[in-house]
Amino acid sequence: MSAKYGLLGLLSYGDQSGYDLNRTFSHSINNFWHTQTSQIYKELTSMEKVGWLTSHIVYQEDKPNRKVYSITELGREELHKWLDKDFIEKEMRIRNLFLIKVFFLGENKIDENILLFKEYKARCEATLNRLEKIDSNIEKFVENEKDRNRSLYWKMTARYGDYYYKMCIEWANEMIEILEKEKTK
Amino acid sequence: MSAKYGLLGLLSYGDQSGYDLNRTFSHSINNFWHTQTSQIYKELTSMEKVGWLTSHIVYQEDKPNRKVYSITELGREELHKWLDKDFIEKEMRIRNLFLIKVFFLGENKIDENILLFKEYKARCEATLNRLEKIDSNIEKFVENEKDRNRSLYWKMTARYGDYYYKMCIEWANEMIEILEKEKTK
DNA sequence: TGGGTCATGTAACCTGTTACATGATTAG
DNA sequence: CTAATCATGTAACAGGTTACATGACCCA
Repeated sequence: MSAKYGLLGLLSYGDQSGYDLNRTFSHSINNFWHTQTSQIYKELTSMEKVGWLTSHIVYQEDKPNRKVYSITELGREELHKWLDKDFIEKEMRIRNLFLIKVFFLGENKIDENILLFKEYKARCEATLNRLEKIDSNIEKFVENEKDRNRSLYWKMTARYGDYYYKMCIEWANEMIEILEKEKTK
Repeated sequence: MSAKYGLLGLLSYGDQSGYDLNRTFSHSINNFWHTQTSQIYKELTSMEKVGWLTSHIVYQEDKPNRKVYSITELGREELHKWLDKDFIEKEMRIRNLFLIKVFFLGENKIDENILLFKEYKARCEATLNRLEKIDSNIEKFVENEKDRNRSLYWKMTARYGDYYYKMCIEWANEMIEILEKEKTK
């Protein structure tokens, strides 16, 4: 219900093979929606079956043949239906594994928990650093006027990542402070 | 791999039936990990099968009988193994459906997109308001010294929600501003 | 008499993860 | 010689969603 539309959206920009899509996806949407290679091939097969995509084989001599997918009119309609659809609760929900751990940290020692939050913070910082290169990377992908318009929105998702990890770091800092104070009680 | 440990954690606080757990879950962990009633009953059955839980029937006269679950020693071990486990990439990943939409907004009109972000912002504000009552709600759940210690961590997850939705509102504001400027170009 | 709460689920389905398979070419 | 890249997947499983089923009691 999501990896599906990510792939459909990418194909609305132009034809790609499963292999291409896997790479495109991993440089873009993967930052906020993770997928496996195997899932990509599966979704493509299933979307072709329902007529959202068509495919044709491109024969290559020195490399394996490629199965190139194109979006159909029906596929394009489905994509826009999805994009225009009203908000659903799902889009607003937090889904955070780490918080489940935090919820049950009462059983652990405070010192361990401080370390956990420090480790968490360090990982957020690492990801934030990685994200900082994204904006210039996006520029490299821009090839025409349409892309230039699209890239505004690509950058918005990158900006979200920036906001997000900075927020997590702030939160972690506050939690570490609280735990340090708790220790001296 | 997650709703499972949420339930296991709640049962480590004391025995509960599926019905109880459904309510406890929906007032706590549901704020950052959503579940269906049906999933709760399924997970309980499967955890009993592998020996993490045991159950017994409590007969009632004027109400349906209850199937009350207790955590076993094995279940407790598994819970702590999970809590102590090193970070996995999964815990750090953003998984955000709305961002997939944003990524493809280039095909829509700017005015529509401004409205979309305003709607998004309004929903964040509504959720934030709802969350503000959580801290005092947590206090009501505290019944003993153990709970008092645990509640520190429960509140941390609530605090995350606070940080999170405020961040989303800030982000949305910046995006609206960008789009307003883009319009006048 | 209609809706809410109490209490249990099942069935079918969709989505996502893990692990594995194949095999040629190319660059260090 | 070895590892990476190109390129396709399949099989089995785990996790999550949607829809439905049952039935009694209580309150307005």
